[in-house]
Amino acid sequence: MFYVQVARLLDPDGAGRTELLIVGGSATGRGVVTSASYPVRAFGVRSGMPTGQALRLCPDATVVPVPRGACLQRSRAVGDALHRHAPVVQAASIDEFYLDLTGTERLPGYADLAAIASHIRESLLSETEISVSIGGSTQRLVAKLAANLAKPGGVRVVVPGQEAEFMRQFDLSQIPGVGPTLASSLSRRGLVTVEDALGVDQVWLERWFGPARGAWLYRRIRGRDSSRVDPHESRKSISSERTFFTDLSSDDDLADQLFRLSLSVGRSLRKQELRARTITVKVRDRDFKTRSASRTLKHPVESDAALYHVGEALLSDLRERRRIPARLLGIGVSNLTTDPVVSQLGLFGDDDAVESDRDRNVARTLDRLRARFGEGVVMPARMVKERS
DNA sequence: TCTGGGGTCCTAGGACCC
DNA sequence: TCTGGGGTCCTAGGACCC
Repeated sequence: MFYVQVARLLDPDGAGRTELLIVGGSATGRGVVTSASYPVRAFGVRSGMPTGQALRLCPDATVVPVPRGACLQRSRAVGDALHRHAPVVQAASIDEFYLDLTGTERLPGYADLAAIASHIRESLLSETEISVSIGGSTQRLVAKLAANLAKPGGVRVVVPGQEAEFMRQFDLSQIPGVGPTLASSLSRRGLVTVEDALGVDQVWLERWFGPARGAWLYRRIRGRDSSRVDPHESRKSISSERTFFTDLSSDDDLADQLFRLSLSVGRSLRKQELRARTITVKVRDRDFKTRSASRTLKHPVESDAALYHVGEALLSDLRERRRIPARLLGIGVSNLTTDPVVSQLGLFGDDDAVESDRDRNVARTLDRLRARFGEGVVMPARMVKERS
């Protein structure tokens, strides 16, 4: 409900007044539902559903685009507020946070977990205007499922020792990490509920689903989750992709789009003071087949020029293998590092010296100009040409 | 019905090294 | 003449999450 809440706060007289609200759809006309209000969900509308289908199920609904910037801002506000209530906070996504309250038991007023949760809920509502649901447990997995039961806008705490018992009420498909594929593979073996699976030996689960997955599932259905709340998790990848209003068939048009996307990835890379060694280009063909190509460089890069240069070669590879209209193009970077820049100028025989000092300087200068004078003030040559 | 955009994690196979 | 065993890194694809 997070996106719905933010859309309503932004437009109290429009989106704020309609009971039947869908957020998503996007201007491309090819969108899906990101979030829908509860009355809309009663019609069978779910997130991820194509907007067209959602509107057939619920013709009276209003569709508004995702207010991305406002959502990020509001998410940060929620995170900041949470830091005032808990020592360890981890943002798991734009609308999901884990708090580790270990060590607070003996603080005055911190003895009763459900009371703390209710207090946090009320504070958040008044400080950020966002209504949240909170689940509490000794295990992350159980806390998350408890939060799901508390929706919309409530609190649910599973007392220590009751984790395994709590799990018995769920279907396997409700367990985070069990998606459609694993769920149907489980049901083919007659396993639909947690109760069903509790009767199966670990050996069999491992034989059926592989050693890692089997052991993982064996623990999950018993409410055991060894993962910790880690506030310092570092970013692993950055990407930008776009689905076109109509499919693109011309290599030139695709190259233009790749350039645009490279700028966006480059900017967030530099904003986070990171550099990347691996560059990946992704294409989704007209028939929805998704293909990717990647290249790992010896030295990390950060400039738009380097991203585009490598990306263009990867895109050519992909297009040579299969040249049919593309509905989506994306570029991403991974293998991120904060290591200081080492100038590669003068390195002989270095086949992937794809970035020069000049490339870095140009990118940094453009960043500064935009920060100072606004978004539209400078535009790289490729886009200028595109306009004429 | 016609499928978004941002991510994380896992796996299998191959190249390469000692 | 017929081919080890351990390891790391890279690539492509896919499942899954919000």
